[in-house]
Amino acid sequence: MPPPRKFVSAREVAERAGVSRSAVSRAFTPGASVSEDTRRRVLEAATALGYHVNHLARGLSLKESGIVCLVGSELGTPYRASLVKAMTQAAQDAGKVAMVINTDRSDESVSAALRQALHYRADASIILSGMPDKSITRLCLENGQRIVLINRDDDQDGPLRINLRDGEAARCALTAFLRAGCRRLAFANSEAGTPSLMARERGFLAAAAAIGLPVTVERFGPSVYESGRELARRLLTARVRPDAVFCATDLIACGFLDAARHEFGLAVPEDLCVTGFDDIEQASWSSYSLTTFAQPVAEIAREAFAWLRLAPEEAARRPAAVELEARMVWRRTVRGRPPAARAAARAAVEA
Amino acid sequence: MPPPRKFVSAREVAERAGVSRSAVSRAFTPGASVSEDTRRRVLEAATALGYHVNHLARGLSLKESGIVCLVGSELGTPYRASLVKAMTQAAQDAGKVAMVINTDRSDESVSAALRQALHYRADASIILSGMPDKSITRLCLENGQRIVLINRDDDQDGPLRINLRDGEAARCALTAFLRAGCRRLAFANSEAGTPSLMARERGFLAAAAAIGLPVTVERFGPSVYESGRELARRLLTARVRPDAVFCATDLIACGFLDAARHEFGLAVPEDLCVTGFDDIEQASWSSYSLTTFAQPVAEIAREAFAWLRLAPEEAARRPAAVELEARMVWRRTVRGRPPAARAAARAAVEA
DNA sequence: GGAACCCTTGCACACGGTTGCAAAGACAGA
DNA sequence: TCTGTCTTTGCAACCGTGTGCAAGGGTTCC
Repeated sequence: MPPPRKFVSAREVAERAGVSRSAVSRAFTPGASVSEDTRRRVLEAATALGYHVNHLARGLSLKESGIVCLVGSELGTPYRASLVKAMTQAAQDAGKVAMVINTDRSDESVSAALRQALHYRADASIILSGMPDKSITRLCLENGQRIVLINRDDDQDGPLRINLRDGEAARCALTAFLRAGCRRLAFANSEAGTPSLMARERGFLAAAAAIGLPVTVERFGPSVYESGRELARRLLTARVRPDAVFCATDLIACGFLDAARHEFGLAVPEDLCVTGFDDIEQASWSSYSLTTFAQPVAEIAREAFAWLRLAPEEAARRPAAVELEARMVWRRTVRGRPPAARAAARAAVEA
Repeated sequence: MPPPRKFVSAREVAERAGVSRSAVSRAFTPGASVSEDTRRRVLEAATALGYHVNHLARGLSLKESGIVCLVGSELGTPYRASLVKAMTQAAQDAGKVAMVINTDRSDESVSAALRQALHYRADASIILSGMPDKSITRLCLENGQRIVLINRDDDQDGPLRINLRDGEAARCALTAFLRAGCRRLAFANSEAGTPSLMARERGFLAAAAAIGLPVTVERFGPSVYESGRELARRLLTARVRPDAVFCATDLIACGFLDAARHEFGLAVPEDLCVTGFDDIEQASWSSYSLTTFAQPVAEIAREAFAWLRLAPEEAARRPAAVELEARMVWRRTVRGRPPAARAAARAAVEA
């Protein structure tokens, strides 16, 4: 049943201010042609009546709703939560508002979310996880909806793709492990199989292969803390125990560290070097002091909205892919000193 | 500039299906009077054309946008993130969609967020932190917008207030401390001064006063990990060092534990008992194994949306306040055995 | 004084839906 | 065949806004 809602409309404001309805509309449109006097009178009447421009109606005629859809799964997870926070904040700074849609792991649910975005005529959708069906993506694009893919590494044309240089980070981690004297390498991954996770794994394997070192790869479960523990149990009971482990995410790394220390009594970094990825807040907590690679969430959000600000034809002209660096954050789960001067300066600040 | 967007509208679907525009509308309105035959033809034409009902326009005439506003600060924080996740999920399950608005600490920004909610004719607003101005709240209510306050403990009439029994939890913590043989009590709080934080503090002090024990209260900074560390430095260097500390949130407790163990070399729970509040995921990580009180986020979300489902007059008849229990989660930062059978069973499961 | 110009204002239509109302069609019963 | 009832359908009005267009009024310049 339609609830008895009584919003004050421009007409009532117009009546009270003694002007036409269009004058009210213009008073609220920056740059419109209104005399200072009428604008003042309109604004007065508006605040007196508690008038708020109806953005649904405005979106209807402007064909621009001001809504940006954020779609992703596991939004309670530290990394995702920080991304959501950065994105909603960036949306507000850009004068938009974020609509967030939870998905489960399935691509079907991402498509459903995108359909929801179409329903609300969202100006753009930002996809944090999963991969929508190609047909729905095309539909969105045809309808003039911009799409941003974060860490999706897709080859579709049209969306903006923001990715990290996972491979470079992996090489960087390997270098650190080598300098620490490690030789028995392992990669602890989840079974999620997302593009960025796999890129890290591939990058690490490739870098190790380039210098002729083998890597034990273990994959288990979703990308959560508990998986890290299980991965530790598997890797640390292997016949040759690794002395350096690249964990695909910080959450996995935290679980791995806890199991290594508390279940296996190992000392990190003395017995075992570990790195993670994401630089979630917990990585800096002193129980972990995890050496990791930072997702530049603020920068990701900035890039996304900078692109969204662009006029459509301008955006089409730009390269549709952005690559950002995952800066190494040196802490205390790898032996030795930070490799670069920049990192060293940073570590000094943190210590 | 208005982007050249081309959405397919009901008229085009109508033309293609050879029916009137109203028939299309009815085909998408459950329970409307349409023959099975036309509905099928309409749906066919709709999918062929990629038609999506415009929810902005629908909201305009229905006076029900299907939007629920989630407003709060520190959305990247574990507890808040889990609440956001639960809420967005619950919104979707209720056939609504969540619009999340970031605020800073100020009440002014909460009012701004609420104004945004009015702009989009949100059906409801759920406030996770901060306190909006009374006048804006009234305005929302007058406009038929429902408001839910989470842990705000306000006396305003009209909004639904969902609160936890913080005092009861505090008493429960005290009992556990006493059974562990602790006598030098302390309360570690932030300076945020939110209603729930203060309720916990008051509850703990009152319970201690009832049996004649003094409590050292220390407050510092925002409710973050780093504040917990600083609080530890202050409390653990005091002339009489506390042997039991109730931390106002888990984040504070984690910082406190880390400082106590790593900076002061104390053993928990042998030298010092600690409890937190919220039961964030990290509390269960084995580096902390924090005994704490769980915020029933799923239940909170359920209560909120159950109330929002109600017809307005029905909702007005119900009591406008819900009190939920913060169940104790027994882990390993308090000496001894869990106080109740229920908790014991749970602990057994966890172990 | 008149022409040219600019600023301001109101009218009317468009945006894309929903829905009350009446008409049309189908069908049963007398 | 006529009447009454029920279902389905289209028309038209409405939701609240933005804006092109033309008209009105004031100012400037010749």
